[in-house]
Order: sequence, then structure tokens, then C-alpha cells
Amino acid sequence: MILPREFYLRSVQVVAHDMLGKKLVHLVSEQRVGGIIVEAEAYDGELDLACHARVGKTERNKVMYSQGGHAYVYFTYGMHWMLNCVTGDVGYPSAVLIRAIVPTDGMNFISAQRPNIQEKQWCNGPAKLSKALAITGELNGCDLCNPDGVLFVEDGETISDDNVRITHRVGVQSTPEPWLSKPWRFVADLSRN
DNA sequence: TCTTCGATTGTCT
DNA sequence: GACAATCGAAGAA
Repeated sequence: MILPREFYLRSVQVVAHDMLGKKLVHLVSEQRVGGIIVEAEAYDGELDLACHARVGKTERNKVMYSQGGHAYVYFTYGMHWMLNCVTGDVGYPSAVLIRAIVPTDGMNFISAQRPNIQEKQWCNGPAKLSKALAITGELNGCDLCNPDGVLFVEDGETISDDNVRITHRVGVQSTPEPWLSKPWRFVADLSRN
């Protein structure tokens, strides 16, 4: 049920694409909280000028250099946590940014995390889903393949390619070409399944 | 509906 | 000292 290590030991673009339809789960006090992944972006190595690893290995991004299947959780804009899944082998910094999920488990918990907000807006952004699932820096570096872990990704439904939209990455303002236009963002349209 | 802007702090130069 | 893989409120139209 939990995705095996091999799933992550492939090129980051393939992993980002295949991540759609899978189920992200965070165990909070033994309660399952999570949902179906519907949007992901690939960040590929030190040459990718949109990737944190463009400046080489630092204290902040060192988890990206670990083996695929680990969680890279970082803090930005003074208030937001972002969840990534590290891909590839040890030493190659690449990761998939989880940008959106459709909540399926722990709806009560999620609604409590996102008070006064419409259900559709609960998890449709990288910082939003981290807030909704109570994902913070404490989870940075944890192993997503550990069956006894609290954060993991389970196999889910397969999304047909007809229902996958591929675009350039968003939120990376000042990234120069050709990196700005790389088609490394994958969005699933579940309504057409 | 669309656009602008403030929040708020860790990290890197 | 600048700025960030964002969000959501507020104001304009």
C-alpha cells in the first residue's frame, strides 16, 4: 500500500507525474489525515535555477541530496511550510513539490486547521495543504517509505493522461529561461474521471 | 472578477 | 540586508 523506495528512485519529472492520484497521509495522534494528490512540480538538480539546490548544498537544502523517498520540508515567506518528496539517488538534489490535494481523510481535523475557509480552499496550495495536514519542519528529512512512520504516500487511483494538465511551474518569479518555461508542473483533473 | 499589497522570519550573500 | 517554490484581505472596477 505504501509506495516503495523504487517509486522515488526515478527521474523527478516521472515521479512528479506519477504522484498524481496517489494518497498523501499524515498520522496525527494515530488519526489518518490526508487526501489525493492533484498537483505537483518537479525541481531537478543544481542546474535547475528554480531549484533550491542551484546554490549547491546548504544546511537548508541538504535533505534534497539524500536518497529518494524522504520528505524535504522547508519554511518560506516568514510563515509557510512546503512539503516535497525527494527523488533520485543519494547525492543528486531533486524533489517533487506537492502543491495540492483533495482531502479524503481526517476532514474534521482539516476543517479545524483551516477555520473560516471554504472547503474548496482547504488544500489547493502548497502552504495550504501543509497547514491543513499540520506538516511542519519537524517532518523534514523523515523517511516516507518507513511503514512505521507518520508521513507517507499510498498507492491510489491511476489518472489517465487525458486528465493530466502539464504547464510551466508557478511561483518561481525571477527564474531565467529556459527553466521558467520547463513543463514540469502536473495537474490532475479529477472531475473528468 | 481582478489586482495590489502586507504579513513575518529563516537563510544566504 | 535582501528576499523567498505563498496566502488572503482589501480595494478597484
